[in-house]
Amino acid sequence: MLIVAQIRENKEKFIAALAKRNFDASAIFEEVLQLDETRRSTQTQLDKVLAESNRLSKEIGMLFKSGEHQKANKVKEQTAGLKEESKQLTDLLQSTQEALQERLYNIPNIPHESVPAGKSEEDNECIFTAGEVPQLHEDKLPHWELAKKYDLIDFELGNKVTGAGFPIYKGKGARLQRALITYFLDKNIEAGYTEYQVPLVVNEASGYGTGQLPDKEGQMYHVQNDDLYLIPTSEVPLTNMFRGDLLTDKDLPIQCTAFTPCFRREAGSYGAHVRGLNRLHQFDKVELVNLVKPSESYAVLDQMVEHVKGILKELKLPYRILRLCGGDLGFTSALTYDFELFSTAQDRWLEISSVSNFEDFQANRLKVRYKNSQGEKELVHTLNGSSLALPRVLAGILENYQTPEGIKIPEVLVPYTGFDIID
RNA sequence: GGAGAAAUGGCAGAGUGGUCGAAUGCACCGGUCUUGAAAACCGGCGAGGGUCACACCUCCGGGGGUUCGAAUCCCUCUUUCUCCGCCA
Repeated sequence: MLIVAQIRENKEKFIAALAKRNFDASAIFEEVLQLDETRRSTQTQLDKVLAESNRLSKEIGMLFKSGEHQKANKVKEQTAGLKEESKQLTDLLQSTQEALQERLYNIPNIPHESVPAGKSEEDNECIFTAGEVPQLHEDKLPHWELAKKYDLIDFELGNKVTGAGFPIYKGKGARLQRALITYFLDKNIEAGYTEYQVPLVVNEASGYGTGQLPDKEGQMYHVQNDDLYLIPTSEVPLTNMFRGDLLTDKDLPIQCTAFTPCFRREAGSYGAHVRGLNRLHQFDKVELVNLVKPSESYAVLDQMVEHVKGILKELKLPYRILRLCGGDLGFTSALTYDFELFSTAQDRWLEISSVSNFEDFQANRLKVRYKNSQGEKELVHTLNGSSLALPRVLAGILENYQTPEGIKIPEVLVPYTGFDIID
């Protein structure tokens, strides 16, 4: 959520920046500024009425105490009008605040200056490529065929138990997945992150806090009986742990990691791009969340990118890094780097990690602040990234490590899997 | 699931209708003293809105109500604790 005072001061600059997202902010900014003006003037009027009625109340109290009941009752009569007035002003204030909030909730974050303009993923900017694309044998298969051939993942069984998009992993498929989870968590802990286990359902306030609500309402599974939402990513519970907190500069940076399943309705997805593990309703992910001082957030973003690079290097997978263009940038993000793994058998790139700096956009919604060394209160910056999303990494390993003899296991994972080939 | 009790500042804990944003202690910050530290003493010390700065307003788990006036009374929700029941 943007800060109103900043919209007021940087209106033209922000409009230009949001244009990179193809978001025309000029009208909504006018509404916001107008509503804020109304809000403040209403507040001032209300304060005056309340001050007067507080003053009279005290007077009445003193008159009663000194036994001057008649005088007191006379003063009482004066309060009736004030009461009515304060009620009207309170109602106006509340409706103004709600309208303002509603506008603010629907304005996306200001993209960082390095974000390229663009409409879709076509316009993302590739900034780094690494790893060798392996030369596979003639009969190479996509991962869904491999999963069937070696009995690693049963999609039909998932359809039977739940529905499309809920695969069942079995045998070495399940063990490889579990190995990856543990390996990722270990790498994150090694880098200084603290591991958490968090709830998989969250309340509405948490959904608003990290920005899934109201922007992505239809993407989350909603448990209506209890008004709870299945998490689309552990970013939601991890970041919301700090909702409303006033931290000290000694508490920062806060570095959290968690493994959780993620649930996404993926309404509107279809076709070949959702085949196999490419897009699921339930998938596993290990996530990183950072809360840092504003001055450090871009350095931390770079560290997170380096961290993910380190993991992919150890797994010896071919990948590239994209700087997302304005049109592809998430609602809450100021700058996002996507990691994409090259799927040799499918001959396409698969997104496996997304690392973002939200600056103070989430922190302002969540009201996560800290007292800096001068004792001033400031919003923190929040960042998160996947390290990593499981299914597509699994798909990439299956496809890139396939040989006529079977699927080799990346060396670094063998201590975790306990086997070095799937055959 | 049933019965009862409770929710106050970072923590502990007073306050049961009027000048209470709230005693006191601990913690924390600054100062005096000390070679330095501790102790002792002095001072400061919740959050939000608003203002150039004050003033002023709001907040005692959340929401609603009674009243001229609510931390205090009423309703409701949530959470915690104790006892009983059930249970991986």
